[in-house]
Amino acid sequence: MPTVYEPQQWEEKLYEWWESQGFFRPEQQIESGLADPDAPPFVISMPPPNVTGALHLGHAITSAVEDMLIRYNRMAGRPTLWVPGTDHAGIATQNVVERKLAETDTTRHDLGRERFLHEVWAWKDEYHGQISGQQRRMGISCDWSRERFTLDDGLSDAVLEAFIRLYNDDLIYRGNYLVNWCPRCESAISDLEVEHEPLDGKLYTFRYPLRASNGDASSTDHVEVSTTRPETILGDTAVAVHPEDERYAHLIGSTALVPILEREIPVIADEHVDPQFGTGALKVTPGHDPNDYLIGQRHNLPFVNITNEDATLNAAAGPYAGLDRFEAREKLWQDMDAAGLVVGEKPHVHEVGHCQRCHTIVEPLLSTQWFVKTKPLAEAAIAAVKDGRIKIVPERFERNYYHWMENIRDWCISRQLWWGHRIPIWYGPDGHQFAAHSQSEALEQAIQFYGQTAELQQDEDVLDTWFSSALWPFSTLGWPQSEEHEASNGSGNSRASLLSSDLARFYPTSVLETGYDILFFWVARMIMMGLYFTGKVPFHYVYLHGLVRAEDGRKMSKSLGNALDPLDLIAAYGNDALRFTLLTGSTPGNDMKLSVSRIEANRNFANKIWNAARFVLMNLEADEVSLDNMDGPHTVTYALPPQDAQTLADRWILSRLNTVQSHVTQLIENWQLGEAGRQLYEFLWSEYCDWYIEAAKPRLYGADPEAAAATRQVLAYTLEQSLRLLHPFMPYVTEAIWSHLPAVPAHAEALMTQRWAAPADSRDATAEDDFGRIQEIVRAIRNARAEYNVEPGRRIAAVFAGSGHALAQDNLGLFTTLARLDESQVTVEASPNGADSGPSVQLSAGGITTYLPLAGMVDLDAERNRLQKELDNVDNQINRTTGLLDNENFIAKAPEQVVQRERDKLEDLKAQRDQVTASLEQLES
RNA sequence: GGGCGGUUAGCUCAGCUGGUUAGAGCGAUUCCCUUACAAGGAAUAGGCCGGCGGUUCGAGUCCGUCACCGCCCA
Repeated sequence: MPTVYEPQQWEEKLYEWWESQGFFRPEQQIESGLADPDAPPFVISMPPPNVTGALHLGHAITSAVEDMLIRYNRMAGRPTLWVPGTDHAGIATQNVVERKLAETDTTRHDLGRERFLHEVWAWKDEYHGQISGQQRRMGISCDWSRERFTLDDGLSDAVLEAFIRLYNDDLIYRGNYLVNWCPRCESAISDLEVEHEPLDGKLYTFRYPLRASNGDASSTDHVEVSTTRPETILGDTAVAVHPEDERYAHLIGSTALVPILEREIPVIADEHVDPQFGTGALKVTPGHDPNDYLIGQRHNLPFVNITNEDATLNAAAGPYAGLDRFEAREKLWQDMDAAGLVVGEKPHVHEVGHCQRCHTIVEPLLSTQWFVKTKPLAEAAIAAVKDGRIKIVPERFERNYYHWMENIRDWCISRQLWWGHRIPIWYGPDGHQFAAHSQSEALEQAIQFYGQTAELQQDEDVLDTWFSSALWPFSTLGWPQSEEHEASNGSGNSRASLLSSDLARFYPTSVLETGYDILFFWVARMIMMGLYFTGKVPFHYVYLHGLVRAEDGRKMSKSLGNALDPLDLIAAYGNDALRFTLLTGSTPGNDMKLSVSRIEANRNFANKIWNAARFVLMNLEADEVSLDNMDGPHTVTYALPPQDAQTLADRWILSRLNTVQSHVTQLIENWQLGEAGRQLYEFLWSEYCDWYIEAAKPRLYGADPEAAAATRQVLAYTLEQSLRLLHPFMPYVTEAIWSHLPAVPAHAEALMTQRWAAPADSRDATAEDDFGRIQEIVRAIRNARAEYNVEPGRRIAAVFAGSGHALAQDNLGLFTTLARLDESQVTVEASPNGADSGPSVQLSAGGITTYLPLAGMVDLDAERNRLQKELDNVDNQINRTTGLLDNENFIAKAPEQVVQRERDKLEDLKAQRDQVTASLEQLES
């Protein structure tokens, strides 16, 4: 083994091997005996990346978390399926292809629908290849044989079926409503696809001219009104005031004149008007404002549309027709100024909707679109979370979910795009709608309906890309075909049909893991659709990870130039380092700032493990250890030496291993993946490497061959067990080390198909306690050595004394090695006044007084100070503990365990105080 | 306007249902190329856990409130 772990040497090779062995497939897992065929399967539907372009760190964290869960569950012996795929990403992909065409001054209209789609498919093919290549570099152990694409045949069938069922169930309808219109995409978009951002605009105030009543010269000939969008004045169909606003009560029922156009509109009263805002009078534009739209409905106002689909004004805008909406704003305002209608304008920050995909300012527009009636679907979706059939992690997001679901509005699903699932509606000559899976099916319906054949026209629009995504967990598993298959098979619970259908075997899926930013876009809609079409929740858990941000806390983006490419990071630091950083760097639902120094540290961690393994394997003799079958081919393990051959250090590390094993398992089951990873890091680096391996060395190289053999066994066993625990977090370096283990039988070649170590929880409290004391003493000696500038290589004398001296007696080897003592000059004495060989440093730690006769080096004043400080510290603690124990309430109310712990502590502290005091006295004498 | 999150060491962050003297990585200081690892080892310094109030025998952890930062929804 080389001295440095080089990820590049391993990663691609190992991945190809894993994949070629079929380890990612549940069928193979069962066949090989790893998975229990009767265990509930563990299933994840991968959030399908958009085929727009390369993957980013959001995908990297998704991959890291999901692969971790998959690997853990696979090792735990459950049939495990991870379904990969990609999303056609309607608007997003059409946009990138249009941008590419624009480089040669071509528009999609120049090409026509068919040729344009050809271009997009070419793009898809190219990027799909790139994306799956990148996913392989991310090391994801998904079942590639089940890979899907939202526009492939099976999924397109699912979309047709879903649309038609919803349509026939009256949950999809078409109508002319006010929608969010993106003039750049020239398409409707849903509420969710509008991003609201504060914009520095202006509040324009002007005089709305009023027609004098009874020909009488009325006292007021106008009312002042404010707006942020003056051009919409051209579409006004009323002026509204609050019904209880006394200032304007007399105006209600009178007539106003739209400036410039001089169209007559009523002055109405409506509760919606906020008398505090602006002048308290509101212009009403039902055709271009959602609130005004509602007012228009309440008062039966006309709905005037003044803009075209590209946001230029139309004929209804009179003299302004043809101008862009923002040019018209300027021009109209100037004209109104000239007409003496302008009161003034002032800076005003207001929220403006932008298109999520192209950032163009959205225009509310009256348009005929298709909608999903969401209320009934949402009710079932709320219930599924309320009654716990679905649990969201972290739990607090359930509130967001409820809030959104309870206030849900109908979902606009039609898009005026070419790239996507075409709406399966055909119109007859009279406009009658036929919902069908195909043109011929529509024609059959038409013949039946009209009694004769008819000319049919398919709807030009395509569906929102999230419509197909909403079906993902079950469409990827074969719905609706396999559902029909089940039905035709009779009961559907026959053994044969269970084995034959992915839907029956793997649905509902186990957990849906994704970023919290698409909780509404995707997760909520999958729940609605899953419940509606399958009658079951699509997944039992929703695990939401946070967003990966740049080191400065800003969102990573190409335009800011602060985006890190996960593939670059993998190339530089290795896959394990990146994924371990992503897994341990944050808690669920919280954003993380990705720091390169952290990745570097985790690269070092992988290297540390590698070198620990090198050390163990260098010392291991293949013929004395073997990975033997314990309970089957996936649970091979190295044998441990008999209990009576185990030293304190052995018992300590084995106890710690057991504890960590059970903690890590519990933490993972509890979705605390980061904490699980951190505990493994601490255990392996700080305990196994820094203490156990160091403690093992003297026995390993000592004169007793049996002791050396026993030590080798414990070293190997602990390493091997730790590799299992670490594998889901760092699959490559652990698998690479595994491949170096000696005496591995052929059927246990792959760590990734080894069984997760069952938590044994056989903690050896005495060993942990005793070894902890030894660590304390060693640290104290090392500290003293450093303080007195003892040359690191120099071995020094020491005397261990006091009540706990037996521990020193039994473990002298540990002290001489770990604290660099001179074996021939170490003595152990029962009485605490052992050192009369001149001035010495006296350390009270671990229940033992340690004397270091550092001849000629001891600075009496410094020692006195040090001991006095220690005494103060001990006294402080004694005071605190005594105070606690003197408190009757504490004794009465705290759990017995806690009280006892304090009592024990007080005793230890008192003993330590005696030691320190004795040392001080000795110093004075 | 409603809701959520954050505020812990110089920096980036852990700290699960309240219970030893609050931890890690990076950075800093001192020393060491000791036969696994310098991508390493040893030691050290550094924190009224945002402020105030409360509950409790006991609060970084629970409750209230305020401040600042960020996000979501309207």
